[in-house]
Formats: sequence, C-alpha cells, structure tokens
Amino acid sequence: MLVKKSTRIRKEEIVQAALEVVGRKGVRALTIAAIADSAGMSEANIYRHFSGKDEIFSALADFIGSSVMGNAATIATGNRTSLEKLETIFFSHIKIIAEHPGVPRFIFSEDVLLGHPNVAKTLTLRIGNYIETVSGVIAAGIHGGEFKNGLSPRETALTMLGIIQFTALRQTIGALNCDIDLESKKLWANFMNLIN
Amino acid sequence: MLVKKSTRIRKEEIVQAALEVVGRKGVRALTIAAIADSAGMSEANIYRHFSGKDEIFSALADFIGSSVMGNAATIATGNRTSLEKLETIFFSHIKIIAEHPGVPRFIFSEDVLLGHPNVAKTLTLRIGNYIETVSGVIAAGIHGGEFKNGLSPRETALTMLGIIQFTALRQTIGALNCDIDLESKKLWANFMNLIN
DNA sequence: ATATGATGTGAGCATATAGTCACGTGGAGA
DNA sequence: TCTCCACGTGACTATATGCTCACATCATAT
Repeated sequence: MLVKKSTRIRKEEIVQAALEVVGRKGVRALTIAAIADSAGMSEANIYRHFSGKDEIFSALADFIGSSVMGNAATIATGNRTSLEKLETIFFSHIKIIAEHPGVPRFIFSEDVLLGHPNVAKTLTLRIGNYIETVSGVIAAGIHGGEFKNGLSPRETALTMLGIIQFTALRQTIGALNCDIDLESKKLWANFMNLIN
Repeated sequence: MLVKKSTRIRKEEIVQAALEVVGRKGVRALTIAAIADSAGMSEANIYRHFSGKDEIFSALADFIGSSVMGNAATIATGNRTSLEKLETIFFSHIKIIAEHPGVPRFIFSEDVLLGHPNVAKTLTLRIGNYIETVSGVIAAGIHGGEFKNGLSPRETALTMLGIIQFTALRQTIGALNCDIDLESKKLWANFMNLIN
C-alpha cells in the first residue's frame, strides 16, 4: 500500500500524472486508469481526492493557465524593448511546448473544448488575454518605431501565435524534420524579417 | 427498411455522414452509432460496407486529402501572379474551413494522429506537400520581385499556414468574435503588409 | 495507549462502444 | 416468373471506462 499523504499533495501528484499522460498518449488516453497508473496509485484513490474526471480537467486547466500562460503577461510588463519582449514570449512558449507536449495538446484538445464546456470557457478566456497581451506589445513596438508602420497589432499577434501553434501541431504529429529548437529559431528570424 | 443501394454509393454516404458528425460534435463523438444515425441506417449496415472504424477513418482522410488539399497544387500550377495564387489558396482554405468544420477538426484531431497511425501518415505526407507547394509559390514571388527580399520561403509558408490553422482553431472553440470571413480578410490584409 | 478520522484499495456496477451473426428482403439477371 | 446474392437489421458479445462501496490501514490528537 501507498504511503499516506495529504489531499493537497495527492492532488498535485494527480494533476502532474495527468499532464504526463496527455503528453505521452494524448487527451483521448487520459483515463482514470491511466492517471492512476502514471501516479502509481489505485483508481479508487483518485476519487478520494477528486470528485471525478471533470474536476481533474479543471485542475489541469488551472495549472496550465496559471503556471504557463500567465507567464506572457509578466514578460509584457517588463521594461525591455518590444522586440525583446516578443522574443522572450515566443521562445518561452516554444520551450514549454518542447518540455511539456501535454500543454498544447490539452489546450487545443477536442475532448476539452467540446466535452468540458466549463474548462473550455476558462481556456478560451486565457487565450483571449494572451492575444491581447501580445497585441499590446506589438502596438507599443509599432508606436515606438521598432516595427514597421501600417501593421495591425492584433492580426500580427495572431500571426505570431499561429506560428507557435502550428509548430506545436507539427511537433505533435512528428512532422518536424529537425528539432524544435532549430525550427523555432528559423521561424523567429523570418518573423523578425516580416515585421521590420 | 432502407432502400437498397450499391456499396459504392453507401460508402460515399457513410463518409459524408462521418464528416458531418465530426463537424457537429467532433472526432471524439465519431462513433459507429453516431455515423449510423447521421446516415439514417443501422449500425450493422455500416459494417457491411466498411470492415471497421479504421477503414472509415482512412476513407475520410482520402476524401479530405483529394478533394480539399489537392486544391492548392492545382492553383499553384496556374499562370497568375504569385500573390494572386497565394490569395486564392488562402481564401479557398478558409472557405473550406467555414463550410466544413469537420475538415480541420479531423486533420488535426488527436484521435486520428495518435490513434490511427496509418491515417496520420497519409495526412502528414499531404501536409508536407501542401507546405512545399506554398513555399514554391512564395519563392517564385520573391524571385519575381513581388515579395520583399530576404524572406525565407519555407518559414513564410509555415507562417501563412499557421495563420489559417490558428483561425480554424479559433473557429472551432468559438473564439472568433466576428465572422470568419471578416476575420480572414483582416488577417490576409495584414499578411500582405508583412510580406511586402 | 487508544480512538478517530483521513487515506488507500480490490471488487464490482452501469454504461458506452466496436464488432459479430443469424436471419430477412428485394432487385437484377436467368 | 423465379432464383440468388448482395444489401439491410435486431439482437447479441466482449471490452473499456467512469464511478461506488465496503473494508483495510495509518497518522495523530487526546
């Protein structure tokens, strides 16, 4: 039998186990049995700490939202140049994708978006904030003369996030011939060229 | 009982029904029961025409691949300017997304990519061709002086497809505040600004 | 030391889903 | 017209999965 731990700790363990499962086998394979297996505990014990799958999904969304996507907002409030901020946001995001493939998979999972409306609402809100944050940085850069005039901040932000999102997708399907680091560097170099 | 039809016709009906289910409720909900219901036939009859779910997935992938993604290659071989070709490819793709939400959902579905490796392989190949096609058009445009010098064709193509892909995603999750037509026009206008 | 409540688990239930099978049935060719 | 075989279906099986429950066990407060 397992060593006993507090519910607080077990909840964290379960969320981490769930994220690991998603990264390895996808949201579709995020079954209670898989989580229990990854966390090294019985299925029944999962239910002692979470009321059900919905609650686990919510907890995962909260973890990802706060620890990952809140990151961009912090970077945006710094006092570096707009270009430096954008670059930091870009590569932070890529790094997260590379290290935790479960993150983009979960955020853009059909199971979440169509099967758990409450979670989807939370995530949609966060994505919206993320877009606005990046838009703000770009708008400041245009205004400050760092980026070329005439760009639309919002659409340029969507373009940048599209690059990131498409990279995540291609990594998921194994379509990245070279490694994600090199690929992202090439994409960023070209993006800088586009906005100047 | 249903009027009898040939297997060839029933197969087409079943594939269309499957695509409809995906568009309405996602790949996760693409059960034999749902397909049978959408196609107005019994579950057992599905199995008379397809050996199983795998074969239905393959048929769907073939349909989408040939009728949708082959489109870009045709456009690319025309004799219009590179910009016109790009624009046509862009809006054709957006139109498909708008009219058949099941298409992007299926192509980028975790269930397909992780659960049906053979289908995933086919789709990955097609996506690769698509990227190369767009890259070729952009390279020609740069060479012909239509787009600004110094752009990397491949990375610029990935950027354009990222925009499309991210738009599809945002439509799926209902994050498009305005309609997809207006949104895509704004994105395209900004993209033209980026590459000039 | 002991009682108590929080933590842990094997066994089992209900439901959903992929797939099978024996049995109709109707239309095309003889 | 009649036959035959491809087409159509209800009923069924096997398996997976979310979830419950009775029971075990351990830490801790008294």
